Amino acid sequence: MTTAPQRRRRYRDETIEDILRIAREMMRKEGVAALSFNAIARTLGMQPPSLYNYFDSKNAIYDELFRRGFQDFARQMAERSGQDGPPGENMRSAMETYMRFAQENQDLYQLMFQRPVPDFVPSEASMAVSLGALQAAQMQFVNALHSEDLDIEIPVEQALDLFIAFQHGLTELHLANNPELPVGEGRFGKLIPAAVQMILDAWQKV
Amino acid sequence: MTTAPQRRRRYRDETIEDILRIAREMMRKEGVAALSFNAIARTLGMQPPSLYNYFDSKNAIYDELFRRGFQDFARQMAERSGQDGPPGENMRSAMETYMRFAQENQDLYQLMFQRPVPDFVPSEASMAVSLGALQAAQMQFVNALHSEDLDIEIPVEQALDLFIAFQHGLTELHLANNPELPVGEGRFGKLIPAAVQMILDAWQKV
DNA sequence: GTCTATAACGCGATAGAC
DNA sequence: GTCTATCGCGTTATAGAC
Repeated sequence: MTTAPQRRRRYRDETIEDILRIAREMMRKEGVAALSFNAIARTLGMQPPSLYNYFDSKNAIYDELFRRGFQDFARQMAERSGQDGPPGENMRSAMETYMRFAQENQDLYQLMFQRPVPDFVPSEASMAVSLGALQAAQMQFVNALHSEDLDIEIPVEQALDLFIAFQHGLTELHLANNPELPVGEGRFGKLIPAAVQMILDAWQKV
Repeated sequence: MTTAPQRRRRYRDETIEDILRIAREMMRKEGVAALSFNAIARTLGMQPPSLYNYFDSKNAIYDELFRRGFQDFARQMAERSGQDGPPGENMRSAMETYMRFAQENQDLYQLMFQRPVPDFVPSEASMAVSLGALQAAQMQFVNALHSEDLDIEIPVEQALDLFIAFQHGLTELHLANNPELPVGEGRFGKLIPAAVQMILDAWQKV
């Protein structure tokens, strides 16, 4: 794919990064479940068994990508600090960050939030990372909701779940319909402002 | 799985139904992508190559399930006629029908609305069925929106897409969190009334 | 010890001859 | 319907090279 099919005797960590990079390329081009352990080896100029020096199994590669995906996700959600601003600004920013991560990392997003590989089960360590990241993201959404000074008649957890579902649905449909378009464009990618407005209209103090 | 592993000399159509039934069982138990052509044959008491007398390939089985899935989906959405009622009743009914189909046919739903098998591409005939079904479902949602006599400030197509995204997000998250619970129960499965209320609050005439 | 190779196993989908 | 065979897959065992 990217690396010349010649033998390589480099540093271990670099090889590991190469493997993960090639794996992501393949997942993007052929689909997450179409990742081939053998093909990664061949792309690196190795015989398939040699790849076992770097990863114990094909699922170990999935696992590392899963773990790193949630780390990146948590980092990006955290960097988008909850700056105040006009009504809805904080919600809009949170939704956009979520959708942008999905659009720019469609391979990881599938692996993280869907379950396209039946026999891949994340390791306990990776599951812990993912739970932490999801909780951190949830706090971002809680803050985004609170900062809007809303008047919600239902339990706050339900309001949060409605927000999450709305955002998740927009994201999934954007990826299904216009995966190549950035957030803000495309049939569903452009609807975040309208969704925020709808939430404000429904819940804003009167 | 269900059928005894004995030879069978029955009618062709019955065998085809058996194959599809067994395939659905496997997809439900092991995941859509884990369907095994060989295992279907063995369950039927056949040698794998014999199965080619009924389906040209493994993907042909997927294709038939995909096509039938959209037929059932369209039928169920159509049967839920747009009866009038209290505000929100029609929207609630449409959302529930959609989510119920997904919950009761999780194997088909994955095959139809996600793309868990990278090298399965629906045939043109099946794609036509799916497009027709999706358009019919869309009309149901349009009717549900119109029957509510709403005051929407955005283009009606955008309102429709927001509705679809909301519903899709709730459904996906219900299946991810409480796949065993029927519509109406579970963290997200119980939120349809709240979602409808939110839509009414945002869009209802004042 | 670390990296590589070759050989081989069991499984999958599938094609062809009977 | 069968049996045989091909090919690719993930994986293991084993042995040689740095």
